[in-house]
Amino acid sequence: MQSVARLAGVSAMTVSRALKDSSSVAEATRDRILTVVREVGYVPDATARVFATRRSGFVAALVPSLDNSNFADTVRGMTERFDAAGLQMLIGDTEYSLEREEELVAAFLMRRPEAIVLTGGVHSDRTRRLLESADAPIVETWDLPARPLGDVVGFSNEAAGAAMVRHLHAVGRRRPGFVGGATNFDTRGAERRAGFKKAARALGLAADRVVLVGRPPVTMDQGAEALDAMLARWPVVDAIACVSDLSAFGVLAQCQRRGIDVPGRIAIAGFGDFDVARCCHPRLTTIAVDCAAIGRAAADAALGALAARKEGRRRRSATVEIPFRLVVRETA
Amino acid sequence: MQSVARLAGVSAMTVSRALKDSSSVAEATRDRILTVVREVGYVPDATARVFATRRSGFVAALVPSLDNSNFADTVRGMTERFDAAGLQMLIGDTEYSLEREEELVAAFLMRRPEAIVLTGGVHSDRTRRLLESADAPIVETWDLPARPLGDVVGFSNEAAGAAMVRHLHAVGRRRPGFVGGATNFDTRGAERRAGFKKAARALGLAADRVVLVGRPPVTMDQGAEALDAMLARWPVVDAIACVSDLSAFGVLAQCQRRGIDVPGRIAIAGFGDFDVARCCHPRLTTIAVDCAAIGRAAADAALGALAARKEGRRRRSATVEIPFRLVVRETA
DNA sequence: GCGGCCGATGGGATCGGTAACACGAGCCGA
DNA sequence: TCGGCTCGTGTTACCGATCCCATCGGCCGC
Repeated sequence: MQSVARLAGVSAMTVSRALKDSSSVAEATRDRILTVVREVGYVPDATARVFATRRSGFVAALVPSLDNSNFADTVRGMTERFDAAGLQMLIGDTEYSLEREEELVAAFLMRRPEAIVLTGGVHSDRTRRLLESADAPIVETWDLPARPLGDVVGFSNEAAGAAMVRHLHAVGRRRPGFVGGATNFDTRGAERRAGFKKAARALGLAADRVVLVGRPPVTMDQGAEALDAMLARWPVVDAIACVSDLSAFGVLAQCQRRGIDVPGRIAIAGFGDFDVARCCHPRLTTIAVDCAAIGRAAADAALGALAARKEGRRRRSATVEIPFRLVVRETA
Repeated sequence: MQSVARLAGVSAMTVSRALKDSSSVAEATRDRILTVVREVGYVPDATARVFATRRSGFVAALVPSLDNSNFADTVRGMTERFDAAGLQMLIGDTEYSLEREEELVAAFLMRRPEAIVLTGGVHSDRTRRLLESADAPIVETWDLPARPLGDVVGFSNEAAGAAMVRHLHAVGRRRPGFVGGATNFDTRGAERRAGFKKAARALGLAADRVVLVGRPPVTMDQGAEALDAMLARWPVVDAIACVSDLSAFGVLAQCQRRGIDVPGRIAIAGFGDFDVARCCHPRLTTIAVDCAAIGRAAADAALGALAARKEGRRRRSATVEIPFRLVVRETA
């Protein structure tokens, strides 16, 4: 910057002002400076800016997986808003692990993010402590946590699980099963399973037909294996609710391979309204959530909190509930 | 840090050393410092460290889409290596747009990344200029560019496209078509299409049966529409090569809906070996690439260049070719 | 004609770590 | 006994922007 200033015959301060367009630079001067900037290919150093302004320009976002169109859509929604606000996203992939989340939070906090967006409402104790002592607005998404750390943008995964069974019941199924991942990782999936069980019992149905296939994320292949395991143990099953559309599609494909009629003999319901659910044959009944809207609302909550801070306003954390909806298609 | 130093009765410098474990701190002193650090919940400021060391600790990585398991795997492979090297990744989603790539490059360069990993070998002029004047090793992936900017880790998409037709020809198909996205965005997809055409002509087959469905990424739904368009225009088509497994799956599902026998009447080949290709029924013939290996090799190339720089060695940029392989399954 | 104000610009301090060097104590071998 | 070495620690300068305040010329109004 000094050298740009020298070349333009002004001080560094004036260059700085010209680059930020803070108007109080004479037009001729500004033009001269911008020409020099372009000629020498000067790119301002964001680090120094952070240092001087005490604003990192970063927002930290943690998702369980990048390779999941639900979370990818949420990230896209966030990017849209944060980009417009001139904030850069630091994206972290927790791989459905609370320890990895803790590591990432610790690493990201060193970068002094201006806001932090998390997925889910369950975190390790150290994560909670770190976040509480961090001086940044926090948003939890994709869930309705019992003890929120700040703002919340999500929905009840338990209610979603319950909605699946109730629909299967409504279309005449009386022996539903559930396919999901191992507990203690994907807590949102675990809540959907809990909702399934509770609602099944409430409807007077058996709630024990549950196949857990291992560490989330549950893949399509694991869905296929899960169908075999389910039928081996409970041959009477007439409907299967799955933790996600991916596993549901695995179940469907395996039914086709085994010549099992869907939905004639077995009905299938998934979660997430992934592309594959909309496109496969027969099309999957599923639960749809507006994932990009979650991202946008989460970003808006964070930006709102930042604006309030800047103006010295007090502001209570809020919860935005994003509705999910049952999409009835051909498999149930 | 000053206050931690005061509380521990040492100088800031000693705290700094204790935190980096640069060994030259007496054990008793270090313990005392670390206790204070834990008690007050001190988190070092990465910005100041960047500033002092002139090393940002960042690596920039640009991918066309996060919601694509191929690129997600590549990112995962990179993360594995960069994490181990203590580097944090700045991930950018170019949305298959060269302009967006340019914006992201400009934004990321302000953060002074220590290395830059790009997807593809086609970039806007300004992007090329920005990157050339940036003082960081550059790696291009997923392609074999004609004019590389630095290291390259990829494969020939043209060869992959050619391999698809040759296989379809080998299993007796003589009237193949191609489904892809509009040109000028997904340049890798366009190269696969070019490879398809070239090889088709070399085999004495018509090469004009091409359906382009619009802006990449091509979705499953668009694959389904593409089948309809293809059959409306060229009812004789007996094989369809697709730019990706997602579109291939769309074609397959639409065939099933229309009662078209696959592979009896129409053979289908995809690209990418996505989960859906491995799991659907019938399973998709496809081209598999070890995407995580691309990520790891790209990170290794970047780290190698950085190491060479540090030791003052000269080092020529290299090209690592990651082999693709045809996976013959049930649809072709 | 002069005080005051405004618009444009410059000067110096500053943000929080770390590199480089300095320094003192204790130890070893000659 | 003393030089030289190692070890542990402190001192100082600095990274590159921006903030705050000072400055200066010119214009306006009284």
